[in-house]
Amino acid sequence: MGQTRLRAEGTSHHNLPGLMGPIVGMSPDKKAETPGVQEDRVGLRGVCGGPGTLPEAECGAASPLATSLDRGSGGSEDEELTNLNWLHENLLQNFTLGGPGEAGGAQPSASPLFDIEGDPGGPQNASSSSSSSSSSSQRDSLKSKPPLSFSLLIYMAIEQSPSKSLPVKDIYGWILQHFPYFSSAPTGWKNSVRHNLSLNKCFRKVERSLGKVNGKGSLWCVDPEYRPNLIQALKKQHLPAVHAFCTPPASPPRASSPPRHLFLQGCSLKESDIDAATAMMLLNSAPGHQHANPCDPDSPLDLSRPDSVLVSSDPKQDHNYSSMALQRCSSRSSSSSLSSLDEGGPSPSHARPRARPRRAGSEGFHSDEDSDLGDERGGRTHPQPTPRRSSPSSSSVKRPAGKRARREVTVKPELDEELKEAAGSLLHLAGIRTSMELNKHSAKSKKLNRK
DNA sequence: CTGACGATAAACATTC
DNA sequence: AGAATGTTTATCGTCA
Repeated sequence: MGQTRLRAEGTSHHNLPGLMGPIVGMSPDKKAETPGVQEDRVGLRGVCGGPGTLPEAECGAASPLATSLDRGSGGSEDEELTNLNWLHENLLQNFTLGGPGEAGGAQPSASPLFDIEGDPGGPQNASSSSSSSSSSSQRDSLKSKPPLSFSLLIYMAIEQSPSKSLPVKDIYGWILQHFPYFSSAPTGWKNSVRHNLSLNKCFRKVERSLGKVNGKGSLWCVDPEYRPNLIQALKKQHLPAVHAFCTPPASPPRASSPPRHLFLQGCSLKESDIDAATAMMLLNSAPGHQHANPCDPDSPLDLSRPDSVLVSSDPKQDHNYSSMALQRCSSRSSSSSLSSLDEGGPSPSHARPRARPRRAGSEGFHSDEDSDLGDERGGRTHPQPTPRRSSPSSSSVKRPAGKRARREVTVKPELDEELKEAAGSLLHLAGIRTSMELNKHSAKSKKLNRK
């Protein structure tokens, strides 16, 4: 069996990842998967609840997102929205989207973001203010492939959920909801999502016995051990992106790219936003928040208790995206940082029952466990045991020796530092600019340049 | 050129 | 039985 289904999924040949626009040619019809999910979750549903969702779902957020999505029908050719477009739009919108949810409930309709941008108007204004000419391309961006790896998308989806865990279905939903591109893309992406979940050590599967009614499959959460890594990756990914935006990339985004002023404007905004977003996550990952993490052994998630699951209600939490071009460099650089962060980190292998002989490949944040699992398989056809380019030595270290429970509590210096930055970012978001932040930015710039 | 990494495809197994 | 899930293997494209 599977035959037919698979066939349907696999029709597309390799398209340039990330660059290609939606392959609409592919008949979505065959994809049994997409439609269902899609319908289900339009409007934030995916994250908020619904059949397969957790009780947690308190989202609510009537999503401004919905609107944004809707208006994304356009579709001119100019595909390739530049990263900036994409980021600009999605980021802004997502930030706004917050949710009425809880958190202070009164999430100012006009997120701080807009203040920063000097446009209190809201998403609409924000984008329109950027440049009318870019509006069409922005719409396109909604249909373009997100410049983030699946790992990060998944991460964001999970992190955004109140319980910090989601079933694949909801992950699909979140992605569809935030990235309409996938609704028209060949269903292969779902396969990719699953593939990532399975392969990426950053994600862990948790049985959803409690609270969860029926439902196939389990919930997936971010492995606390790797969260810092993800955050780091995300963060790093963003910064360079900002840079790129500020400094006209050499090979960039072609002519259709938005007006330069947009970039510049985004510069001040982006970085801070991004940092802020990251900060949210950082904060979430802070000790205080971890208790809610279903993956955290120390804090078993009780899905039946909403309050227990609710970790961060801050609507603005994630939703930060970055540019793809930088993705690579970031992921790469992140790998180094990841490893460092990871260091001493427990190895998921313990937590994960299944032996995951992951190849180094698709999972960006694997810290090389390969070595630990013994490489019994030595790796398939792929020759090398994947010596992580970044810290070969540290890589082998990764495997923590013990149970994963431990460590998350102790915030490493780096994290601590990040938390500080995060705080700064938050202040910034609140409209309070600190000198430290300024310094931070310049420092980061330097850092990045060095890389 | 090579290695790392991410994406995608595909086959297959398991569970609901 | 069929669909959703989950796992694993393989290949390709991009980038440093």
